Amino acid sequence: MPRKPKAGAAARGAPERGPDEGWGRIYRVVAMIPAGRVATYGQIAALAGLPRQARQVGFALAALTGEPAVPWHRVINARGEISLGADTRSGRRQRGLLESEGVRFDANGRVSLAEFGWQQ
DNA sequence: ATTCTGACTTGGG
DNA sequence: CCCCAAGCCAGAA
Repeated sequence: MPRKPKAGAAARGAPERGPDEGWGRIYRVVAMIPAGRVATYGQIAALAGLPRQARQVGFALAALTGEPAVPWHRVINARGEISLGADTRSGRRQRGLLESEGVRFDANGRVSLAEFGWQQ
């Protein structure tokens, strides 16, 4: 079984991305957010052990393209507002999903983090 | 290999 | 309340 090896391409210092590394870690934390509650990007990053990577959380969620196992709609920005435009399809869907879980939005389109924030 | 782009946060003025 | 700059990572072209 001379396999014509490539000199161990994967044996190099290639960091095997497991479910507990990278974005998998983020998805895991987002999945813990209880229904009817919201968390901020920064909060997710911190809980995932990725301080200062709030931005990365947003990118991670944007990359998942619609995985039902991840309640991405429960993640909003620190201002208590949905980061997707209220005029975008996804934005409206996010708001709709949250409202269906009991989350209330004020006239400003903002959510009270003090009231609906997860673990505050 | 390099460059660009994104669902953000925080601190200061 | 608004605006600006820096810190951060992964994937596509």
